[in-house]
Amino acid sequence: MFDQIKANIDKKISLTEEEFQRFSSFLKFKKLRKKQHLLFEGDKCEFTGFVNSGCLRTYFLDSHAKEHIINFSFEDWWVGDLYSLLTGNPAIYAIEALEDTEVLLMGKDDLETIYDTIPKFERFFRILTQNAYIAFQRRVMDNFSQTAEENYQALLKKFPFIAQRVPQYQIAAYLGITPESLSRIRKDLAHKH
Amino acid sequence: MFDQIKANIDKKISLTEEEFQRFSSFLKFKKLRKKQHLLFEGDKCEFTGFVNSGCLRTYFLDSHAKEHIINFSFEDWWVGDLYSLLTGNPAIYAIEALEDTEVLLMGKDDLETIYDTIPKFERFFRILTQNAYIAFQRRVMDNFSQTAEENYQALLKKFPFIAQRVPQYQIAAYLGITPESLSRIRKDLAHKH
DNA sequence: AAAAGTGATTGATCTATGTTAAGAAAAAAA
DNA sequence: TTTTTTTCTTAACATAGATCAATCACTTTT
Repeated sequence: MFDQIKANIDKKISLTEEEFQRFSSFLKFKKLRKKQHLLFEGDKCEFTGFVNSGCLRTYFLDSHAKEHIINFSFEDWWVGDLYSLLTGNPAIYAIEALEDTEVLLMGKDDLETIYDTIPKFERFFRILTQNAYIAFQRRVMDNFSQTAEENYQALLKKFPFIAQRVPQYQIAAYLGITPESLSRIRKDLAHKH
Repeated sequence: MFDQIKANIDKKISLTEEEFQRFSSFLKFKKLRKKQHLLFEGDKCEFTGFVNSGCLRTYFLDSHAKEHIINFSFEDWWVGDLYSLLTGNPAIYAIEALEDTEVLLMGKDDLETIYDTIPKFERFFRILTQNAYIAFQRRVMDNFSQTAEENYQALLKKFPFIAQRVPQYQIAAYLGITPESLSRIRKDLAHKH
């Protein structure tokens, strides 16, 4: 059960068996059915999650009640609302399973304990956050400077399986366009080949 | 010279005099004239910077050679290209002074040394990055869900002095619109009052 | 002061994407 | 298999913001 998360952590820091034991003893396993929420907007996010299998989306509703998807979290990714976790304020995002999904959750207080007792994790989550930040910046840069069509193609290239696993209107919500527009873009692309 | 940065760090962690001494001994002071670059796109970013006074912009050129401003860094802010700093790859952003500016720079290798000898800084930069990430997410959320006019008003509210310190076409580049559009928005707003 | 440069405004027109509304297709439920 | 629900497509029209081009208002430089 912990093999995947161990491999994920090992990529950035090296731990003794004992340290990993200590870390994993705090993890809580959770199964979600498709469409079930891991977090609702407005609730306090008290955890950081690791996706063992399945897929989730992190999204929010804008002032016109339209959904925007911040990102998809597939297996081997970390998931959570960092804003809520750090500030203790109600979550600005909701997190929902797009498939039956298995996650490992680390409670906020437990994480603090780990930071204090195994400082290497301070480094691990610093690097994790920095990478997430960088990836997000990249995504936004692209969004700013490319057309919706280019963004769609880039997404397909990055996640070749996404069209099979995520409905098209969710992909549209991720790209920041309407399902109708995405449909037109796909039609255009099909034409070009 | 180090009063400001000390106060800034003290907000998040507590250090002994000796620890801060050790930290500040690595800092390098640098003066920039208006329009001078702190970092060029393509160069390696080997530092993290703290703005003592003045103002910088972090920007990039998109595939159509148009400039997009990621953010402005006023006094008491941290500045740098995290992507380049962490990966060692050439910078994707350029950083330029919009006014005569004074910064304190911490070299990449020195920072690693500090992480190893004063682990509290590991925490400091973790929190700093997390906050930057959160703020950036917020900005992008707003950009996604608000009109250009709403975004402009929100910016004025957040930085009431910005219209006096930053040329209008730079503000447009930050908002992701053309200077012409911003000019029209301002005209509309003036009309409404 | 005149000239040159930089930044801001305005108008006319264009374009990508949104909106609304209707069906078609596919998937899930019965 | 039939029915119901969900997802995707298509078409007509609307709109925010872009583009192009000209002019205006400052500021520097000469």
